[in-house]
Amino acid sequence: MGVARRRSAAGTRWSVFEPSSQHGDVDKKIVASLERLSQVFRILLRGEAQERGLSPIQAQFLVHLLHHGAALRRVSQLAREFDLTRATVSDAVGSLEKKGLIRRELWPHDKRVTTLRLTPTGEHTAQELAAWANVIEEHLKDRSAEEKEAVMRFLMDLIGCLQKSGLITVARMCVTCRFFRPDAHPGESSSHHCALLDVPLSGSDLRADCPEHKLAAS
Amino acid sequence: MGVARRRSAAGTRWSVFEPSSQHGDVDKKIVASLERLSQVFRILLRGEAQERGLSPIQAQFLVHLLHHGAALRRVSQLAREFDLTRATVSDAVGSLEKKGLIRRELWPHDKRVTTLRLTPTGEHTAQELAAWANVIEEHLKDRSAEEKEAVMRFLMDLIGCLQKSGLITVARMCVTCRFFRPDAHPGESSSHHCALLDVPLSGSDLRADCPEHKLAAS
DNA sequence: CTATATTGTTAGGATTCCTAACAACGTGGC
DNA sequence: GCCACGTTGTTAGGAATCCTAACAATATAG
Repeated sequence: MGVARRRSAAGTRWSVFEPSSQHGDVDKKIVASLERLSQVFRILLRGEAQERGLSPIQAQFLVHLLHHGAALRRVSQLAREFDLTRATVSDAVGSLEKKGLIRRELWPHDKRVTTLRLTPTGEHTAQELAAWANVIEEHLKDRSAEEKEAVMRFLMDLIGCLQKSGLITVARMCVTCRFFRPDAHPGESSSHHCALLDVPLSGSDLRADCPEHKLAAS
Repeated sequence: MGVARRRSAAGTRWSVFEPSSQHGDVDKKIVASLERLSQVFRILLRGEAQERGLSPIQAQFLVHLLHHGAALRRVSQLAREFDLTRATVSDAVGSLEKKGLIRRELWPHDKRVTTLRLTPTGEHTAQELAAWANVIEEHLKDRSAEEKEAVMRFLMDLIGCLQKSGLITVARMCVTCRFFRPDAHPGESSSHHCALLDVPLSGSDLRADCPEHKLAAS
């Protein structure tokens, strides 16, 4: 996911000391929680990668290649997604190729680009890595479906906001997609609609990373 | 935040292709959203740090030092929090000292430990860095207080679960604290209670990173 | 008081990630 | 056509992260 570098904001203090603070610093606590979870994800990823002799970024590349079509499996695309230079991506890709986890292939329509493809070994490793998310999911089982759907919407809306504000440059979620028709079927259980696949979507069908995504004209 | 390295789980497939999937993969989408936000945070942090000539980990150290008391401002504590070796922390701390952002001081009670203290310059930088969270917070303003509190509870509960399951080794949230008395004042608006500070706590008072935290006996 | 554990430091090395320069290829104007 | 320009991917060189291993100094337990 690409993120636009931005200018620094002036510093408002953030106090953790007095409880019973009246003003709505629930916001701060949400951000703090997300920050902690971010840290957890980072460290888990590092551990998972290390166990397989990979760097974190290499592991992320494998999972990305597993989930996306040929058009998104290119060096410059990975650079955009992960906000790295092409040089860095090329390094990591070279390392993955040396380890026998991916192959570089030619792209017929444009001889400059090389498409990346997982080898069977690489696909196996990528699936193992993708499964780490199950660890988190197990802790969500006991929640009610309504609560989870609300949280999901909240998080996806947040990502959408960040994208609209220019902080994120790549997101590929339904809510920002050109083909997304919110509330196209009012009253029904699947009230939204994807105009590309021509299928109705329920709130829980919304995708966080759709392979077919086309950004809406802003 | 410390995170325990863990064994890899067997891989269940994760499909992004068919919409209208009936089974509860809301869970997967929550995790995917958190993962994306994690990536956003990581990249924003990197950018903020770079603008000030710091590495991401150095920036995180500065913010940690800003928010915590002397007992938590030590090399080994930073290593636990961020799941790094003491050697790595020592490197980064040395770099920060060389840049004039922190000072090492002696700890009277134990001559082995050195306490870290921000210089005025360092404190200023740390406050700037801590303010990056405001960018995210601005996008939360339009949400209802109830929704945000629900999301906050959800996220903090999740962190609590991860901690109880041994994935996270450090968390310092009220809900896992020895002095936390949930629902000590049933019916009132501030229904919980902190037995250390002896103050009532409302749902929105719960802390994500309390300086006074003492882990409950498990 | 001696064995053991903890704290922080150094040295050396693998890896990440950058900038800069480069070659190869598409795309536009003329 | 063809020449300028942008894009794609690669290489080389360097700063920084983060590790293991070994070390000295101090605290703690038996």
